[in-house]
Amino acid sequence: MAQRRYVSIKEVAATAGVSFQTASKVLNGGDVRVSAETAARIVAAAERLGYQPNTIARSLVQRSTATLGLIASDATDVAITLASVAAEQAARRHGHAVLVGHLAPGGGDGASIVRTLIERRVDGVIAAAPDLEENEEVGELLRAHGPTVSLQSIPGGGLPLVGSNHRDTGRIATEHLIGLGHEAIGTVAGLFRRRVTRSRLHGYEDALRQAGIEPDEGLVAEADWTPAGAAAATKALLERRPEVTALFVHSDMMAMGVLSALYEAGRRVPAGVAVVSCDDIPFAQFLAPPLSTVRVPLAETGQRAVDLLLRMIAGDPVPDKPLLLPVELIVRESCGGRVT
Amino acid sequence: MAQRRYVSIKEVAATAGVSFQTASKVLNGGDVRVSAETAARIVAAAERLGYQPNTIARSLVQRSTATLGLIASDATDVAITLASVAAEQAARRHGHAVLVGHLAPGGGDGASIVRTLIERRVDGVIAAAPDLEENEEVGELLRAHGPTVSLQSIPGGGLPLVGSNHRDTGRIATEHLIGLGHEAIGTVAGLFRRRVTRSRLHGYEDALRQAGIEPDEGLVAEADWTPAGAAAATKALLERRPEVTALFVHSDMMAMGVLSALYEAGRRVPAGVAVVSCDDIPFAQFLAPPLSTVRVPLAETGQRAVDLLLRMIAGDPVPDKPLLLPVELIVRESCGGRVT
DNA sequence: ACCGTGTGGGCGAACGTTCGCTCACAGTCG
DNA sequence: CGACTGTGAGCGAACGTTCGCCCACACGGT
Repeated sequence: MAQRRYVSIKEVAATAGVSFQTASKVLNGGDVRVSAETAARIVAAAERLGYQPNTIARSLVQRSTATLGLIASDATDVAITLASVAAEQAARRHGHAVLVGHLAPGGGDGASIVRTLIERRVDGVIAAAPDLEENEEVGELLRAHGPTVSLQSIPGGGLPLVGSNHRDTGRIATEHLIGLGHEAIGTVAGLFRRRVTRSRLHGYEDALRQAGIEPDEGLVAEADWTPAGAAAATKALLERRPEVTALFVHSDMMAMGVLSALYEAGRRVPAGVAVVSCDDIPFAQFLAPPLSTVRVPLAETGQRAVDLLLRMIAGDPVPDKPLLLPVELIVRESCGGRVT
Repeated sequence: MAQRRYVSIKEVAATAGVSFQTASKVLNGGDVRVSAETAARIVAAAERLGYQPNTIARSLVQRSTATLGLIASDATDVAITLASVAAEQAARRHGHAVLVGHLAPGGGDGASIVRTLIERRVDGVIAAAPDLEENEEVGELLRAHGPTVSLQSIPGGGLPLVGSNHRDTGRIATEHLIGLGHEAIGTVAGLFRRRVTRSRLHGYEDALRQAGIEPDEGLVAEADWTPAGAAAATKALLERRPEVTALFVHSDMMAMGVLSALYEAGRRVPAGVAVVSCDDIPFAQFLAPPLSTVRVPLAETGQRAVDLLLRMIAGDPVPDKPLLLPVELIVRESCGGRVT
C-alpha cells in the first residue's frame, strides 16, 4: 500500500542502454526510426520494470489531456445516470478518460465544478444536468472555455445540443391516450421553467387540439421530477379534476410517484386511470403495472454527445442545429391498451 | 468555441512586473514573502487576464494530482450509483476531482480501467463494483498501485473495506418476518459467488435457526441482482414452493422484479406474500406496495470510503478491519405489519 | 577519393508549475 | 560604524514527457 514510486522512462532507457528520448519514441511515440533489436530491448526493459507512462507529463507538452469533463445532476434520476454512464464508456472506447462532477441538489455548485474541470484542463465538457438550464454562470464559463456539448439547453445558447424531440414525445404519448378513447387527459409535468417541460407540454396540447379537445389548465400539474413531487402533484390534480381518466407523465421516475398516488387514492391503473410516461428506464417494465412509456434513447444520447464532442475537439465545425434523436412509444399495461 | 489558449502564470507575472515564481507564490503557494501591494498587483493581473492555474503542471512537480479514481459497476443499479455519487461529492468537498470508469456488463474491462487510472496518476482508487470481486487481475493491480478502498471484497484481500454488516441485514429482515408469524420464508438472493450474498444468507439462516425453523434449500433462489433476474427466480421459487408466505430479497432493485412476478402470479403483497428487502433506495417507498427494507447507508458508505482513502493518502495507517456501518429496518407496507 | 543519401539514435528545448536557495537592501543594535 | 537580522523578490532546477533537429556512420554510385 506504500505510495508507489513510479518508474520513469529514463530508468527504462538507462537499463536498455539508450537515451530516454529514444525510449520515448518506441514506447509511446509513433515516429519509430529505431532498429528492431533496440526497440525490442527497450520494450523488454519497460516490461520488466513495470513502466507506466505518465500521462500528466505527456499532457503538459501535448497540451491535451485525453480527458473529458462530465457534469451530471444529483442523479437519483436514473435517466440521467443512464446517459452519463453511456457517455463515459463511449469516451473510454475512444481513449479518453472522464472526470465527473455531480451537482448538489439545487445545482448551486455548477460553476465550481466547471472550474475544477477547467483547471484540470479537460479537452471538452459534456453537460448532462437539467439544473444547469438555470445557471447563467456555468453557461458563460462553458462558452468561454472550449468544446462543450450539452444534453439540455444551456442559458445563453450557442452550445451544441444532443437530445431527443420532446415535442414529439408529448404528442405521441397524448395521441396514444386519445386513440384509446380518453378525453379527460391530464399531465404531470416537470418544472415549468425547463424547456423539456414546455416542449412536452406543447406536444401534449398539439395532440389534444388535433383531436378537437381544448386543453384545460386545471389538468396540468407541475412537479419537480422526483417521485415524491409527482405523487403530491397527482394527489392535487385528482382532487381538482376527479374526472380525469388518463395521465401523461413527463418521466418514468415521476411515474413511480404517480402510480403510488393513484394506488393510494384507490384508482386502479389502467382501469381507473391510464398512464403513459416518458424515458423507458430499465425497470419501467417492472413497475406495477408495467409502464407504457415513450422511449427516449438515453444511452445513445450519451454516446452521440461524446462522438460529437470528440469531433469538435478534433477541429470539426460545430453543428448549428441540435441533434435530435427519435423517440418511440412502448406499449405495456399502464395505458390499458395495445392499440398502437 | 475556439480552443482556448490558456494564460499562464508567466503572462500574469509579466503584466504585474514580477518574476513568475513570485507570482506563483502569491497565486497558489502558501509561502507568501511578498509585500501586500505586490501581491495585490499580481492578483489584479491574474483576475484581469483570466488566469486559471494549470493543475497538470502542478501535479507534475508535486507528484500528486488531487484526483481520485472511481471504478463503478455498470450502474443500472441505483444503490451503487448512490454510493458513488456521494463519494464524488465528498471527494470534491476535500478538493479532489474524481475520474470514473464504469465496468462493462460482465466487468471484463476492469483491468483496462485501472490502468487508465494509474496512467493518469490518481492519488487513490475507490472500487465500487461488486463485479470486481471475481477479477483477480484488478486485485493485483490495485494492491500494487497505491491507496485503495473498496466497497466490496476484492480478490486476494489486503485492501481496506468500507461497507455494512450484511449478516445483520439478513438476520434483521428475516427476524422481522418471523416476528410477523411467518414460517415458510423464502429468499431471493444475489449471486451465490458474491460475499454479500453469502453473508446475507447466513444472517437469514441464523434467524431461522434461532426461531427453531430449519432452513430449506428449496426456499432459496439465486438471481443476478437485476429486476428481470429476480422476477424469473421468484417465478421458479413460487412453483417450487407455493406454500411460501414471505420473501427476503437481497436488494431493492431485485425487489421490483419480485413484486412484479408476485403480481403476475396473482399473489397479493403483503396479504399473500410478505416482502422485505435491503438497501432502501430513494424510491423504495414509491413501489406498490411501499417496500419494507433494511436500510443500508449507501451515501454514507461512499463518503466514509473517501474519508478513509484521503487519510491513507495522507499517510495514515490503513485499518486492518473492515469499517462496517450499521443497518436499520424500515417498515413500510410490503411486509404487512408495523411490528418492530 | 568525393559526394550524396539513408538509417539509427542522440540531444536540446519546451510544456507550466513548485521549491528552496540566493541576494540586495534597509533597519536595528551594540 | 560595522555586524547582524529580517524582508522582499529573483532565480535555477526539477517534474516526465514529446518534438524536431542534428549528427555519425555506412553504403552506393560516379
